[in-house]
Amino acid sequence: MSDTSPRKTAKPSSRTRKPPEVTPAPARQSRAGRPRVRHDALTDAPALVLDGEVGEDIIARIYQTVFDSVMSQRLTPGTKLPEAALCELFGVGRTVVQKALQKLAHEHIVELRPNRGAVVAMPTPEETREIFQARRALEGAIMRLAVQNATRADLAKLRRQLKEEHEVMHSYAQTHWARLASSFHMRVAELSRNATLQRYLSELVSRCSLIVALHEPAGYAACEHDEHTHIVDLIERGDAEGAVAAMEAHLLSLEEHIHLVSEKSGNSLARMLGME
Amino acid sequence: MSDTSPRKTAKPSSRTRKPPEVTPAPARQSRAGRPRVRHDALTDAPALVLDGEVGEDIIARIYQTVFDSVMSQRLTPGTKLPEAALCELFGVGRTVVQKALQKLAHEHIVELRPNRGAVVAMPTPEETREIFQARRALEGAIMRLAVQNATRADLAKLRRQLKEEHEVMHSYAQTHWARLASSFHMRVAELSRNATLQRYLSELVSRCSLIVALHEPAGYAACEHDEHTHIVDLIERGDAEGAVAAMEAHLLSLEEHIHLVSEKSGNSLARMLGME
DNA sequence: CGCTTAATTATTGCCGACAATATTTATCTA
DNA sequence: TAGATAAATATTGTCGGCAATAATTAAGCG
Repeated sequence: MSDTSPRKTAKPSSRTRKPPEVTPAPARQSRAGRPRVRHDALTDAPALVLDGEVGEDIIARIYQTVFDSVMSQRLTPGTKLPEAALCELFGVGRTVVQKALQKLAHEHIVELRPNRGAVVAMPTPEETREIFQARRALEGAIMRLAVQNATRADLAKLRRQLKEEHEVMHSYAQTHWARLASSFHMRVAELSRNATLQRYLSELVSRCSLIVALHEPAGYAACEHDEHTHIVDLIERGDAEGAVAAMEAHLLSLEEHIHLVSEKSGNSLARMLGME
Repeated sequence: MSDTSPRKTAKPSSRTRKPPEVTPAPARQSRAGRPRVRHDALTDAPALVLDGEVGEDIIARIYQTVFDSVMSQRLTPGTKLPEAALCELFGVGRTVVQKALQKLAHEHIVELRPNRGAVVAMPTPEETREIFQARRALEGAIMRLAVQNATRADLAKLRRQLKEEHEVMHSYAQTHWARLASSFHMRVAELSRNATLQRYLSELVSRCSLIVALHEPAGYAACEHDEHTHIVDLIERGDAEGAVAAMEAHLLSLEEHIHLVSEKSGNSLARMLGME
């Protein structure tokens, strides 16, 4: 029954039945009717351990499922996320779903409107500009630390991963590209050895991917392999300022590309105005 | 079974059983028994508007109360925050308290341990180092934007506020110093005109204040007026790199001071090991 | 026929209750 | 008495239910 075909948001013209644009990536449905096991049952049921483990992790699993769906453009900005639907899909109560949504809201992946529920975030043009600016600034600061801390082994590993990902990129669907291209940036951030800065950057990278999804429904993503390689070269050379500048240029071109696409096809603008 | 009003968490005269070291800064107790007003009552009751507004804002108020208490060292790191106590203090159910705690946890002001409740965060030495490093990196990046964007009016206002705060500092209790000293950094961040970066810095500044509270129970805080003035001078001169360097030195000295105090009095170390 | 207004439905906010886990206290044994 | 074990207590995790608000449909009117 349920296929994974991309479900587009209903056109505003269709006044007939507002189809619940829910169906937020069922992925793997967790055991439909929870067996409501007692605590004595989990001692010897390895199969249930997976389900028992969710006790605290089910929240993380809902979070991750929605997050991944947004990143791979199965959930597009503006899509409503009703609590009841998520409860059914994951077989949990609303408390759990609310906690997952609140975590997503904290990271600005979804927007929580009082009394009106959650929707996938739709950054405005001003927010877009601000997010990219913040990312440039933060990634520059991280780069300085990365250049300072990177070892030879780090760079070798980075090059290896870069090459792998580049090859994988050409064999997978475009919907995975964004995630792969983003991984390079997060790997560079790992070199900073600072989990806090990595967390901030992770949020910004996610939001940038969301913005890309908002403006490029086709799923196009430029191949940035050469620019990435160049940045690694500069890191290896110890040229911090050069690497910072290269990274900034790289990010500026990405943002510029977004704006160009946005202007070329007023489609996204129409969606932004006519949504809801 | 239609009576839904009277039986409530009425005036709890049962303060006889006050178990643990709770008392999380009652501050101003929200109206004891919530009047359970209808929406028609808030139209002409300015006093109640505050209470009627709580529908969604009570969460923010709990958040703010706990936050302020931590910043002013009335709540010290490691203090437990039981849900029941907060429910009594604010006259709300656990759902609301949990949401407030989750928000605080997301910003690392409190730590949420599964099945064990919330405590005011206690950064480890490694986390302390990481937080300060992140703050230096971020504040440097913000400084570059601030220098780029600051107008003459901005700087005049900044100097005025700096002077005011310096004067106020000497007339208020030391517990307010941290908040005042932090305000300068946030005002500089405002010049970047980037709300996202301001939000990140706000979190880091809060965590730094928490760390200070952890290491300096006496509430000592150095007077940083001169260094702040010097930084404003550099901004006004358009010397971005100089301002960045000055800010970094300023923050490094702050961290160094923490470490010195921490070593001098093993008191905090003992507290860290023997807590709980 | 389109627009405003009223009734209906759907969804969220909040709370109390119960179950699961952690913590404390009591009891027992060496 | 000290340590370990078991009962008792306290605290958190999750759920379903009710009330309040929003969204949708129906009715009324120009």
